[in-house]
Amino acid sequence: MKTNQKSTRVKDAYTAIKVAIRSNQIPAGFQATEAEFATRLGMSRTPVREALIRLEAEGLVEMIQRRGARVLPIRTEDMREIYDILMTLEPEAAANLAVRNISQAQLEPLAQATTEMESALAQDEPEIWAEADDRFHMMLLDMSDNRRLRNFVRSLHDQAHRARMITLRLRSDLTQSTREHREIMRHIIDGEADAVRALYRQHRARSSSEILRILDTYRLVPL
Amino acid sequence: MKTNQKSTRVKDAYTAIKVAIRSNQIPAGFQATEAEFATRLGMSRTPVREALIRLEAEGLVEMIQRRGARVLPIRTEDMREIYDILMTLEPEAAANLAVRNISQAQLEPLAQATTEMESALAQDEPEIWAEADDRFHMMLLDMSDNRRLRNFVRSLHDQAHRARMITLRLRSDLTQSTREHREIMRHIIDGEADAVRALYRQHRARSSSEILRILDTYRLVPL
DNA sequence: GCATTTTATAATGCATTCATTATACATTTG
DNA sequence: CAAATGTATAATGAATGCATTATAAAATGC
Repeated sequence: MKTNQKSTRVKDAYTAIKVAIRSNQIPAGFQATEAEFATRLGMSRTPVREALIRLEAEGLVEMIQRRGARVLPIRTEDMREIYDILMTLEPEAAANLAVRNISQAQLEPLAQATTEMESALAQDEPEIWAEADDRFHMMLLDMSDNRRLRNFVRSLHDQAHRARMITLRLRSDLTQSTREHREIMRHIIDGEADAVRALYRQHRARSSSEILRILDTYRLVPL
Repeated sequence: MKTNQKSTRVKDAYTAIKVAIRSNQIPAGFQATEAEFATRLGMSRTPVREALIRLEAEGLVEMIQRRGARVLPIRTEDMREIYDILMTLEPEAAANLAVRNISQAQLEPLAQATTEMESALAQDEPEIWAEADDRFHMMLLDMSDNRRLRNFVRSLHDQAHRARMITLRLRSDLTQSTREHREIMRHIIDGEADAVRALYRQHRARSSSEILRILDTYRLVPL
């Protein structure tokens, strides 16, 4: 219990708003004054303001001159930006793992996540699949010893999250995507860095183009 | 004059502190309470606090529980992190330019910067060289149409800036580095994406290992 | 002397207050 | 009626005040 979690209003506000955005409880495009956010959260403007500043730095919110804060929508263009970066960074991070001689045991949490993805697919539970998928990528990233890389990629995932969830049930590549996780792990264990990089990149490229295609086709997530 | 620069205290504080950190007027490791920063800047704690929050998000400053804000030092480890990321992102961005069929004219500002680097070298003015070098990389990045990429790389450059300046006069690779800029530009114009990527990566790898070597050798920028 | 508790100090987290100013709306003018 | 001007309102930017609490210093007990 000594988790050192001295909850502060700023943190509460930050977390509450972030969760609400992720889950679409506060929809993209929603705009409100600082005072409104504050009232809603039952605190004064000050902590809310500071939380909003952080959320703005993370690209989830935009503060507009005299009209408060606006929950940023994710457009196709944004997703393209995000995936272009992920397609570069994540494969490289994974390839580095291959070089480091990772044991199968160390990858066990990843294998676990992948297993969950498989069973989620079997039971047609895409949300659970998505959660495990995210976990896979994040755990893999956490094994990288580059804190800046971790934080940045995490922030990109956060930004992309809503769009991913919206497109989830329209995707046809989930099975393929899951299978690739196994391949990537195998090549990491075998220390084949180039193969890991290529595979991971392909993995991201596929899901990226699938998601972008869906967004474009249905013109989803506009505002 | 309609530069739309409604200066606000938060912005003033942000800029002032950032500039002071970059230029080492406030040295790495310096720590002071919010109140001290506020006094020094001639304003109240509130705007300073908000500026510090932003600077913390950019990795230039760290806010510590009950002892104010501390200017983050850059350790060898940090530089390694930063350059590992740059070595991945920048070559990719440059390679994308090659694909886009850029004309020589469009690269003129880059050529200009490189010329300045050459003359700075001839006159043994490493600081001027460094400024032009930074400009080269930033302009190249600005040609990428990925705003998130731009901002992130810019923030990494900001973080690395002090360490770069400190090692500047000890580096022996400036001439080589400058020469590589010309090569990179040539390959961009020729549309040889792979060559651009490889060259740029090598370019970063070289300067990175040079800087890291110096930092390690002289144990610079410790605190 | 050394460890532990008490007290004092200082710094922050947050609420409140106030002045400034952007924006919308109403009014006037051509 | 359109454009311009004036005015009211609302929202923010910033200062201030205060309660809370971490840290250091002092005092106490062993």
